Amino acid sequence: MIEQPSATRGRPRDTKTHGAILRAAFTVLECEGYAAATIERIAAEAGVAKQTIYRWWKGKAPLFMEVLAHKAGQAIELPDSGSFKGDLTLLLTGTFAAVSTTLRPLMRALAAELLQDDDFAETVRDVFVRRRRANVRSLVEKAIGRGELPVETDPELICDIVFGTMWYRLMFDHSPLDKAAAEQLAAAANAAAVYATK
Amino acid sequence: MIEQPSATRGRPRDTKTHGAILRAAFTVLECEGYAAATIERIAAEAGVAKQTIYRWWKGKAPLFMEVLAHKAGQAIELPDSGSFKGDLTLLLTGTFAAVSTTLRPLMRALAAELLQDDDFAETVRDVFVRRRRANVRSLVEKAIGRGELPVETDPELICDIVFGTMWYRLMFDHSPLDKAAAEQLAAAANAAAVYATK
Amino acid sequence: MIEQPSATRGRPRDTKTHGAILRAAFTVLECEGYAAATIERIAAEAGVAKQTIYRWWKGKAPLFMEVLAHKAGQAIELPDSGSFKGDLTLLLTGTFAAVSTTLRPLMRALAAELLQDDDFAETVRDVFVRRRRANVRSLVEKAIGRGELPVETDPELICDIVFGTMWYRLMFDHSPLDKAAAEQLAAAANAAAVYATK
Amino acid sequence: MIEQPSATRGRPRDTKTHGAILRAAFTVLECEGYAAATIERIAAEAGVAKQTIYRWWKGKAPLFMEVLAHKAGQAIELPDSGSFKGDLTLLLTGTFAAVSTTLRPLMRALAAELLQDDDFAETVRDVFVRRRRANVRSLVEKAIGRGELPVETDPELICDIVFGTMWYRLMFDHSPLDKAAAEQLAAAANAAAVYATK
DNA sequence: CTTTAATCGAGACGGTACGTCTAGTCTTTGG
DNA sequence: CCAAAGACTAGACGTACCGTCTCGATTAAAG
Repeated sequence: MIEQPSATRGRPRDTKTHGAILRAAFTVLECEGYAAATIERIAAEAGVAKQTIYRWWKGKAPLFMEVLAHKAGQAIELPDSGSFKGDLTLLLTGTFAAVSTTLRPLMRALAAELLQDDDFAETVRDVFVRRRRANVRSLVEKAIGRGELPVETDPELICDIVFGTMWYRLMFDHSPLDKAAAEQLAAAANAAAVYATK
Repeated sequence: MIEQPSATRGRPRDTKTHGAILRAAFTVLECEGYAAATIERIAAEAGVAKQTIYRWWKGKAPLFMEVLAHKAGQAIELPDSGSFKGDLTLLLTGTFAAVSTTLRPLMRALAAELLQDDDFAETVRDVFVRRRRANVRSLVEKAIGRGELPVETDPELICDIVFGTMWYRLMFDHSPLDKAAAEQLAAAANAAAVYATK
Repeated sequence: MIEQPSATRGRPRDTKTHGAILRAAFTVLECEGYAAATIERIAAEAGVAKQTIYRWWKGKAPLFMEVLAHKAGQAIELPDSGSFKGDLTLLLTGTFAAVSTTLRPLMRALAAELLQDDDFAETVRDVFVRRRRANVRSLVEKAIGRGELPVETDPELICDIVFGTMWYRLMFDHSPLDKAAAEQLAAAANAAAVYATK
Repeated sequence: MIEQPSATRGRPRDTKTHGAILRAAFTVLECEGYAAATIERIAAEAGVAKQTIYRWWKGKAPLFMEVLAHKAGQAIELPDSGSFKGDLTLLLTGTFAAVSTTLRPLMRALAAELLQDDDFAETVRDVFVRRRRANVRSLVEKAIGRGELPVETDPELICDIVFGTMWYRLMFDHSPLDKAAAEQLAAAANAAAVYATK
């Protein structure tokens, strides 16, 4: 969203309109692809004036950011299985499930945007990189505390391995992001942490 | 390129023109970004008619594919240091060096396209995934032959770890793709192969 | 014009823009000729986006039709000198004066179009033939009423003689369309009506 | 045609090609209209290189001039029925027959061109106006010699009446150019000459 | 029997304009 | 003061022809 002007005066913002736009954006993206999801097309789908979209979002990309926030809304709760590999497997299984179904078109669309717009990339980095990595980092720290991983373990490397692979498969579609992938990756990350740290 | 019609009849193709277009495409991409690199802009930069571009390429994306082929022309020679980790480190160091400098804008541009066009994605997959992975696979096989890696080693996992991380950093720019990254990743991949295989 | 959608809602049509386009079209036609009067050139001259022209007119020809209507706007009032020859002379003198000065480039341009586009020809016929002929026909009828012309007088023949000659000279420019021409033609038409009717 | 360089040396002009171009031009004009009769289309139809057309004609208009000359080839022989009205009727009947059938698309196409190109108009005037008028003028002179028409008869007026009407109907198609039209026009022209001369 | 000069086909080329499209902005009416 | 409708500017899209050009392959007459 752009602004939050005077809350009391004049006609209040139509909450239905706001939701309709988010829903329309997602529908068009799913059914007709990102290229077809023009502001005009979304406005038509939502039964809303173009200007109403431009009033609240700077463009296509920020709009879809909010759609994503809406869809991926609920915070992921960190698992606690007792082992690092188990925790990571559970975290990845959940993440991959969402990312390879509902969120897939959204993630790909936003990735396409951030590759072309550095300002947008900066915004997205927070959500797509820092926030996700924080989850993994806390798993790593917990495992270090338990003495399961060496204290020198670099959580960044673990993150690169698991999320790098996730994005790689999301982009090129050469292999699925299923439960088996989550398990294999968790095992690999664990091995890397234990044996490859200097 | 689209076609290669009659070789002898008619005015021969102007090779200078062809090169000028590739060069102009790269220049505009570097200096003004992918969004600004319209066919019209490239044609102007190359001092060439738009139609001449459309005659030989279907659009922006295939044109930049050829630019990439041109820039990344020479085949990467596989290193032979005696150890898997050493080989992989050398391979990644070279690859990362190219990918994080000259090829960077090209790779990002082509990634943005493939995320939006499934037909194009299919074409690109060959170059960006299959071909690159083949290099890693042969390193793995050599190491298995030497008894350095277990016979069950999954080369696909190794590929996902190293190239996943490469694309991840290429996209989000959160960490550099330097020599240290190559070494760290090689170590991690080695550990995963040795210790994480069932 | 193409359409006249909802009259009330939305931003109303900008009358300045509309007028500027008509004026620009006429200016370019006068100064640079019909061939140079491309939609793009007219849009530039009017300081208007191409799309604004395409929104309201189907193309060059309908646009110039409206320019003509604008220029030749005021209805020609039928003269009443007492004699058929006198009336016809007055009508032709006025018509020829307009047609050989201001309207000349317009008439020639529209003639060129109608010769190449049958649909457009049909539209134009109403304005250029039926409407003009109606004026002459009423003069003929009045003269028949006065007993000045025989009842069998064919008004179509009179029309062909006077307007045929007008267009002929407008096209080939071999003789002027001046007062003398009007008088001579009126006399000829009168003689033909009186003496050549079966 | 443009030029006739050195007659003897080099490969002689291919007469089949020349004919094929004229035939193709006429065919495309008849079947697809003047707008579709581009040089490129005609060249394709004739199975000829574009350059071969540009070598011999300056453009579309001069090419179609030669097509007309080819079609309207044989000189019209002046009739001699004994009376001016009879002669004129015969002349017009023949002229109208040709002009409203085979020559119709050609005449319309050339008229469209001359309205847009003053240089071309000058060339055409000779063929379309002066030459045709000469025929009528000699009929008038013969009639004056016979004492059938007054010595002051203005042949130009007669020409304007008959050819003006002819072009007028050719352009707007509001009435046919048949035998009846020839007779009616001849009568009108005769009456105008006899009774309307000063 | 080779040279020389011109024609012809094919088609690449730099251009211009086409008519369509989308992005954003602006300007009304109406709730 | 917001929302809807829609007119507007700006400019890229891909297409069609323009007229010019550069080829190799013919085709004669001249040497």
